[in-house]
Amino acid sequence: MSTALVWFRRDLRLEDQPALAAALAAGHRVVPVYVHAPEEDGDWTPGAASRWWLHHSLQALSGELERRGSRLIVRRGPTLPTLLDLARESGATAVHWNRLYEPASIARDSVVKAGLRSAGLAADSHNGHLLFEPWQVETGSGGPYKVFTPFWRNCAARLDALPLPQAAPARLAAVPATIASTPIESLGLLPRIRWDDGLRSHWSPGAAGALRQLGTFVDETIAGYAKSRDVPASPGTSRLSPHLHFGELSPRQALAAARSASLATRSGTQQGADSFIRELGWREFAHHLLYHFPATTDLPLDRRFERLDWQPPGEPLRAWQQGRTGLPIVDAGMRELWHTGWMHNRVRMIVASLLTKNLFLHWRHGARWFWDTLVDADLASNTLGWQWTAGCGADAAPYYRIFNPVLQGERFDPGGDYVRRWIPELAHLPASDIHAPWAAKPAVLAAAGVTLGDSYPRPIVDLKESRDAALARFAALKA
DNA sequence: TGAAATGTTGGGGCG
DNA sequence: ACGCCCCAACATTTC
Repeated sequence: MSTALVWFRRDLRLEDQPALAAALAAGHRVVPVYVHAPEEDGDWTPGAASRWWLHHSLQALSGELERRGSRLIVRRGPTLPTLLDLARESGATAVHWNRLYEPASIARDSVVKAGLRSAGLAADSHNGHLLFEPWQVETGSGGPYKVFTPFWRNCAARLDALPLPQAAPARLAAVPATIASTPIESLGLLPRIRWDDGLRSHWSPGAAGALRQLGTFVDETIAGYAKSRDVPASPGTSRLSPHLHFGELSPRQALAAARSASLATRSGTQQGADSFIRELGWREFAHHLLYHFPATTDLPLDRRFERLDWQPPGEPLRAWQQGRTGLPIVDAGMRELWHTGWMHNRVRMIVASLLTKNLFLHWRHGARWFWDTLVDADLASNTLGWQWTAGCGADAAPYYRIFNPVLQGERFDPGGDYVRRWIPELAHLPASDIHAPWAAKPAVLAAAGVTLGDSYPRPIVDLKESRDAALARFAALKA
């Protein structure tokens, strides 16, 4: 019987796993491999929150494999020599993996593929990470879409033709005991100081946790998703982003679950499912854009924006990062991020707008902070999101779309519950004042135990003044 | 996936 | 009864 390596990367699941399925379909005995090589990620090595997640996800995958009679072989990189070593040790004649689309991944993978083949091994990559390959979705005149709506119209018409998710194999062949594996603990993915309590209490990394979350989402949340996904105080989002990022769940699995939920009769389910599937579309769009425009991790897609003279980073950036801007909904979001490794999407837009359009700091500072702190940090989605906010990306928010954190707070957190949860020092303010404490009457502040400038900061920026200044600078770009 | 400024309309108070 | 003003509510335009 022949042997194949299945090289796991960010597809840490056994269900709907095209690389694994292809190796098994070819009749190979499978040796599952994870190669730890962060230096091959270029400028975008995973941050501490992502590494925490990866540690637990690898452990989960390892357990899943052991329950099926196999085990995960973990090695340190560099990747190509490591895979060649493993092929020699195991007698493997083929290597299978699922494609990734970050610039550094593509560069590394093409070197790996060529190296494996020139060593006489079969090397095959598969699509397990996206609904559609970036080169499969083109405008009528050829070339990539830069606007979401026509992009998604094109994709949506083809959803029916997608393959259905495949079940996980029930059993796998044992991996010979002679093949050594590095303990996952030795990869140094966990933080040295224990700051991860918040993460542990909010998340269950691994495919089992992903499926549980998907089940909860389609059973309980999806019916109200269209509206409640905009309310940061309510558990109205899918919370699937980190699971999708690490491939503990495939987008096809998420799509299939949403579509079968929408067959149910509960009111709102259809609309909620459509709305969620559209979000999967944004995930696709982000990956396709990064594939076609790999420089956009650092440079604006719309090159006119290179001429902006952003403020140099300094104390305002630190205040933003640490959640002490004096603007409650912004600070609540930044503290949610720090404590849980995640931030509600509505609030991500609000804090991003403040950074780029009121503080006038380069979107890269925000992108980098999110990259380092989010458990769902994803180069494609992060790049799209920040360029969208700054107005320099594909299908971008127009430069004059500037969020007012007070109005956004009043509209999407009308009771102030989200602010109260993350800013306990404001917890006793009434809803009518909680989003603009600086405008509250002294007696109200006193009764709530708030001393501006002491127990909670005054705003670090004048919203109206900075808005007008930003508008002027952006308008000058157009000329 | 915006906000603010400006324009329009219509009800009600008032002389 | 009528014109006038005020202003909220809503719509449109502009940045």
